[in-house]
Amino acid sequence: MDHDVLSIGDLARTTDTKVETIRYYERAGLLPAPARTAGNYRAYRAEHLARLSFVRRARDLGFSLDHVRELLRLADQKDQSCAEIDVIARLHLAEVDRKIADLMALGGELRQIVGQCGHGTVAECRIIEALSPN
Amino acid sequence: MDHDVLSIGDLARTTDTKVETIRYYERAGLLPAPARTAGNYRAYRAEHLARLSFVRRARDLGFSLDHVRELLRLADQKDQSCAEIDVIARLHLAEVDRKIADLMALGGELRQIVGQCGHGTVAECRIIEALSPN
DNA sequence: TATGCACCCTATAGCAGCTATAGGGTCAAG
DNA sequence: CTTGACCCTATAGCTGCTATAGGGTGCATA
Repeated sequence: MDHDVLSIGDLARTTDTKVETIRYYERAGLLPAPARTAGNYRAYRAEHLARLSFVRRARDLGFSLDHVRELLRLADQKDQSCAEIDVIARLHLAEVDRKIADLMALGGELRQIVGQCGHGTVAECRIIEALSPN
Repeated sequence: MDHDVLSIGDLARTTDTKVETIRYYERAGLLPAPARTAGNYRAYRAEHLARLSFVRRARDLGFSLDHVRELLRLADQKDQSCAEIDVIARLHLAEVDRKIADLMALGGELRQIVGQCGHGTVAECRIIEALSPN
C-alpha cells in the first residue's frame, strides 16, 4: 500500500534493467543505497528511478561507468558551468567516431577476403591464405 | 647456437605480442605447447611462429578466440571444403557491419546532444537534459 | 668466483560490466 | 500452512588479456 515505494523488481521492470545489474550499480557507486523495509528489502523512491533512468540512458549512449559517475556528480551541481559535461560528451563522441573508423577499415578488409572465397577446398582457400603469414 | 629454436621472447618480438599473451594463448588452446629446454624454457619452432602469426592476424581482423580456434582447426584439414571457413568469416563480417550501424546511430544521437550545449550552467545544460527522464 | 642483469617459469589476481549461481529469508494468496 | 514469487548476500564466471609475486636460468663482466 506504500504507493511511492518501489521494490528492486519494480525498478527493474520500469527501467528494463536486470535486478542483479541494479545491485551491481549500487555496489559500483552509481546508485545510492536505498532505505530498507522491515524485511531488509530495498525500498526505492522516485529519485532512485530518475537516477537509474539517467544511468541507463547514458550507458545506452555508450558512456563508461566512470563517465556516468562523473556525469552524475556534475549533474548534481546545478549552478556550476556545464563545460566539464561538454568535455566528457565530446571525448566520448570522438571515441565513438574512432571506433567507427576502425571497424570500417576492418570491415573493408574482411569484405575483400570473403569476396575472394572460391568455395573449393581448404588448401586453396583464399581466406586461410589471407590469414597465413608469408 | 640453436638457430631454428625461438625463445618466448623472440616469438613475442617477432609477432609483436606480449610474452604473457603467448602463454595465455597456449593455456587457451590456440597454440600447441612447445618442447622445453633443459632449463624448462619454451622452445618454439617455425611452425609455432606461423601459427601465432595466423592467430594475430585473425585477432587483428576482430575474430573472437572461439572463431580463431575454429579457423585453426579448419585450416588444418586441407582436403575439406572451405565452406565452414566462409561461414565464420561472413558471420563475423555481418557482426562488424552491425556494430558499425549501432555506433553510427549512437554517434548521431551524441552529436545532436553535444551540438545543443549552450555552455551555460548545469541547470540549463542540454546534455544533462537529454540524459534525464521525463 | 661472485654478482648482476635480462630473461624465463608458475600461479594468481585484476580490469570492465555485467550475469549466474548457491543457499538462504520474506510475504501474500489459496 | 504450504506454495510460489520475490528478495537477500556472497561468490564465481564470462572475454581477452595484463600485471603482479616469488621464484629459477643463463650469460657476461669485475
